[in-house]
Amino acid sequence: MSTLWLRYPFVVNTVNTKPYHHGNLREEMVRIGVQLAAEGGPEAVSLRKIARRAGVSPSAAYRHFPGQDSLLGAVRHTAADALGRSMQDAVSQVAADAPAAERVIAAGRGYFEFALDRRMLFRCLASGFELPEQDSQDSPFARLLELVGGLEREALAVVDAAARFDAAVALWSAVHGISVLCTSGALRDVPPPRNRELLEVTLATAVRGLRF
Amino acid sequence: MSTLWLRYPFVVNTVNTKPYHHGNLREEMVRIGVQLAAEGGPEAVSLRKIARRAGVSPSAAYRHFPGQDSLLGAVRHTAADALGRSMQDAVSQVAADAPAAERVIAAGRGYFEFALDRRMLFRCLASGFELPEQDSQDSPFARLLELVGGLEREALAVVDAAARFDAAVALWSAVHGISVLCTSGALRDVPPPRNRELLEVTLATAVRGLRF
DNA sequence: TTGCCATGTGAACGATGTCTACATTGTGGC
DNA sequence: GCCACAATGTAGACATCGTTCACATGGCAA
Repeated sequence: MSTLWLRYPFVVNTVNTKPYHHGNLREEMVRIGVQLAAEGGPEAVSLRKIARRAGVSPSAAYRHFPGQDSLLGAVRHTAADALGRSMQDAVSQVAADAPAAERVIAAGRGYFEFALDRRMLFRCLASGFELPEQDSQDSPFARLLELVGGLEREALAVVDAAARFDAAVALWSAVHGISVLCTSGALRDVPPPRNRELLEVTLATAVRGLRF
Repeated sequence: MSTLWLRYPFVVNTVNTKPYHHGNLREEMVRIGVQLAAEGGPEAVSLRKIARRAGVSPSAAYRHFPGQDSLLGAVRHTAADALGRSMQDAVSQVAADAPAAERVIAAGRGYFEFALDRRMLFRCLASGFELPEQDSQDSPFARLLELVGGLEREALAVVDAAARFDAAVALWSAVHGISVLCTSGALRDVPPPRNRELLEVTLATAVRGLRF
């Protein structure tokens, strides 16, 4: 009981009168931005709407972001992390003794599943003009490069070491292309067993094409 | 001389006092929209700006388009036509007796060159959520399907007839993917002999991957 | 306690998409 | 030739948006 009495002023402060300072507004705005992006795509990420939902004035955003582009950039960054996680999850479910090609294909599936599962967020990501993403070691592309390296070692495909980057780009292009086409492109209405078939054909073609 | 005198009132009517009715405003607005898109990408296609440049009030646009989305759609349609022309030009420059694979690769090059050459317009195209494009016979994809058919006939690749569509999708994905990556994606800063190398690797990989 | 610095507010500006009521023009039926 | 009607364009308003600037508030360190 006494603890309840002691907590009373705190309750008043958070429920009836909100504090002047939010606490960590930046993270909150990014969180809401991701939510808006997931609902309505990149054009739904409005600075004013985010501020409104965060219970804050529009100009408060400018204490944390130079402008809306920066906010959208932060949202994209978060989305990119989620994409990477989706890829890694898919890869990590492949048996350790499976051939390396299986891992590459699993990464592609993870990419595609993320795109289909969270179309709007993926559209937001794909519409990005700036993707610094120079986390090098942790970026999805770096991971893909590593997987291609696995292909080399197993000689499932003969890939010249200097051309590893090129091979990764070819794979990335195919996966990104089919993902865009099936989420916001000409194939976006293809229903779901068929779109997975198209993914599989595209993946198989790309991987097979790495052999000389 | 007399003809000059006869034309005089007409000159006055077009220069000093503009006519109340534009003539064919719709086409003009689409033309200006394409121009704006080519300069600043899809977000630069503003209904009001187009109306201003056309010398017309903003609400006039609503006599020809239900809304801005429709206007942007018309702009995209025009851009898509240009893309198709770029592909066809590239294909038609291949010698008639060249192997069919050459034609497929040429189509991919035409696609890519359009994307690089008119980045903003291509971004506008790629950001499109709706692409009806059910012109069937004339659409770029239909043409690609035909080219893949050529591949079958020459047995350069063994493609089951029922899987021709899938093969075309795989090719399309690779070409679209590398185009997006090199224009607005992670590879957009790769300078121009290198990005063509990446294109060639991607194209070769995709075509080679169609063999079983 | 005081004063500074980070953070948030309020009002304003110009721009945008869209709507409604009204103005102008070309055209087909008498 | 005239006139009503449909097509087309205008003016003004509204809500929303991104952005800025002067000011308010609060935590924290000297």
